[in-house]
Amino acid sequence: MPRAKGVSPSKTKGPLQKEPGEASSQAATLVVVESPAKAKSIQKMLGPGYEVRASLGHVADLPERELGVDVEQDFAPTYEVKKDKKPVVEALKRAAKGKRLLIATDPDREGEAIGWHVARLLGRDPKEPLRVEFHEITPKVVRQAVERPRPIDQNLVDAQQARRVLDRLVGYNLSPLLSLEFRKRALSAGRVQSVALRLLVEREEEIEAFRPEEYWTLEGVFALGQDRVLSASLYEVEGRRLWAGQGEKEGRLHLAGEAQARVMAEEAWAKAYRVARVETKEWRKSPPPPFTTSTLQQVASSRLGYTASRTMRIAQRLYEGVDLPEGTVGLITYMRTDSVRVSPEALQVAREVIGQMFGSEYLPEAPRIYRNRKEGVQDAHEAIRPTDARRTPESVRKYLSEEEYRLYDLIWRRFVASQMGDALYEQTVVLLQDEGETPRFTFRASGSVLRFEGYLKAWGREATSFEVPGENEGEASILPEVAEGEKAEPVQLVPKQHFTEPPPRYTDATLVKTMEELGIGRPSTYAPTLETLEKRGYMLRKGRTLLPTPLGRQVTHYLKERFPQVVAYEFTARMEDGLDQVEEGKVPWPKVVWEFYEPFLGELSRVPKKICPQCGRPLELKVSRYGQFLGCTGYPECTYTEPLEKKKEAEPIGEACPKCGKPLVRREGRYGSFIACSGYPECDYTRDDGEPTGHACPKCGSQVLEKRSRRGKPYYKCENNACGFLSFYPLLEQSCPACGWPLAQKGEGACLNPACPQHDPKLIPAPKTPSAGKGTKASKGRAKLKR
DNA sequence: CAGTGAGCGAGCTTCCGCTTGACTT
Repeated sequence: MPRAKGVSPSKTKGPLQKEPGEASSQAATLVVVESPAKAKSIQKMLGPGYEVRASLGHVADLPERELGVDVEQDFAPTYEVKKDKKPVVEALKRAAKGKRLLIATDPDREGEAIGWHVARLLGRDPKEPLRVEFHEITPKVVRQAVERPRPIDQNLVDAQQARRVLDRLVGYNLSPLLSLEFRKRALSAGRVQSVALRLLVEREEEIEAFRPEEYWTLEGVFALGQDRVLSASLYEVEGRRLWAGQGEKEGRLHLAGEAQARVMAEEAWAKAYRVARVETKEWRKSPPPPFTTSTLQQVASSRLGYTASRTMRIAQRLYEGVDLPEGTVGLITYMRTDSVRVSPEALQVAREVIGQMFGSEYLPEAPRIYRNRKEGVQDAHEAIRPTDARRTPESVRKYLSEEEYRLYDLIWRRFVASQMGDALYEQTVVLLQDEGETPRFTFRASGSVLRFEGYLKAWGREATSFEVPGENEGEASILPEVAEGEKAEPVQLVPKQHFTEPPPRYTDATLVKTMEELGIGRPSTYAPTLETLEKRGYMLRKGRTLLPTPLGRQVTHYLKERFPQVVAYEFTARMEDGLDQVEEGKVPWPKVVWEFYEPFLGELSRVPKKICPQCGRPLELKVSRYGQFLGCTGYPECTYTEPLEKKKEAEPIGEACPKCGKPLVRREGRYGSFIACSGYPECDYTRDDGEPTGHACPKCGSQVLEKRSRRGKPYYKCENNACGFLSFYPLLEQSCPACGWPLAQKGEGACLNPACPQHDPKLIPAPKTPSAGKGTKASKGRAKLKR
């Protein structure tokens, strides 16, 4: 282990960021940025005249426990310091005392708002020139930027407020409504998560509604002269192209059944053919741009099988720093970005590395410049790339875990490839036609050859999904030399059956991609949104694919029916248009919120109320210290309540409680069903539920039951809870010849008696290792939370 | 492996977006 020398920012304890030998006393200016790693590098660039500190993201927000928006007063928000940021704000206040303040939060909408809150909380006037923007973290750019402060851009802040308030209004009104409607605690809905869920649900329904359709193709092999053969498939019949897809298509030939395909094959077989056309063309493929958060998550999902969350966890470690011999080094740039921009210095390094590692033929004449053409890109950070491309994945491999290495390798390759030359393919298409006056059948063969690897040398071929311009998937086949006009004789003609396939389920990769295309979510929220859907019970993972649960489907149907505008795919795009207007100062922000809130209110008002059976007033969702429940809005005049989640009726098993004589019932508990006394809580008798085996317990003589673990594995347990006898294998009729204990069904029969020489320790669970705090209320609660 | 449950109840669960952190018996 490396000895802790200089402490890296990531390793500092607590948010106070007390660093030894801090130059705070001499510094005349406090500079506030968002991330601690950034604070550290900027501190170095600005020197002791400045003290640079991190806000750690947003420091103030709407209160968590209440709406915090006064709808009547132009949606006036109430802000408070975020709970976990109180020490941060206190530290900033102390540090700012007697100093000039510069706000250098990220140059985007959220950054402007963070800066506004910081200035406000530190008692500074946002109209003073205290805002600076770092568009690049280089000494020159940073030093120039601090010379040109401007006031906070209130329009940008207002756009953020509109966004924030609208999300709050939608989320906090809809979520309790869902809990009430579905009688289930802690359900949620929101502008982003509900649309993401809708995507999953609608895709699943598409898959369910899908009926595979049969279609046929004709696969031929043709002999040319000199032992050359050519594989070609039927392409066109009398000018009608073959159709390989769902349903019929205008002007296309659909071979729907075997009979039809065979007739076609026989007719085609009878003809003589010649090569009608040979077309060769060059095809270039340019490298993909360097990674953004979204594309990194996509490729890590499809190439490495990582979830979006896992990718971000690993990327965070690479960003914060890895212990190398030369010290702690951040290996990659910031991992939450929607920009493909690359600093000129990094471009230069990439070109050096390419020239040295691959040769100058892989280097385009000019660096490739990537721009974000998409709307809404905020461009506060660069693309995700290695901080220094000279550090090859191999050179740092031994300092990284396997997953860190694999992700760094991916980022490095993608970045280096993005500055390399095009891949060059040569594609050849051969058309064969019968020799009739007007040819009836056309067969087609296509092949492609990679003439120059270009960027593929770094990025690899398999995952680039190269598409041949044409109908079929890319064939990498090599065709023989063929000349136009030469004869071709069919030597084999086989009809082949196919079925159309349903659209694929979403994975982390494809869902994140679609979310980005729809503009829902941001780099910092893609992964957390997926986790939320899972946590709420709306979505499950099955391998790499994502599928909605029945609850997720019900919730989506409900929202589509009652709140179509909220779950409309264009909702976010329309909101962004409104925010643009605010940013340009054309519209006051409450007006934009109102445009969305008014129709939302209408939808809200059309939801039928649940009515109190005692007084007829509406019921609403309430919360006590025991959790959520339904209560009458007439409280305290009417005190009617109902538990939120419906309970199953306890089923009597027709037996009296041995302790108190009341009927016994079967109940569902956290760990499965069990038998309990109906007189609970006065009588706490319980017994295990399970199939009686007829065996007497070797320890106490009670009945042995067959039970099933949550994973469905059977095990055998004494009915008497106090006894505790347990076996993983069924008991046999025979007793142990050595000691007389029962045998369990494992191999020839193993003895259950731990003292017997024929005993097999695998029969019973390993003795539990004593661990601190086990069995206490606190530890149970924690264990449950973690799961 | 031990333990689950019922009913109480009138407050503390929910949104999106920005950042990193994580107690002690």
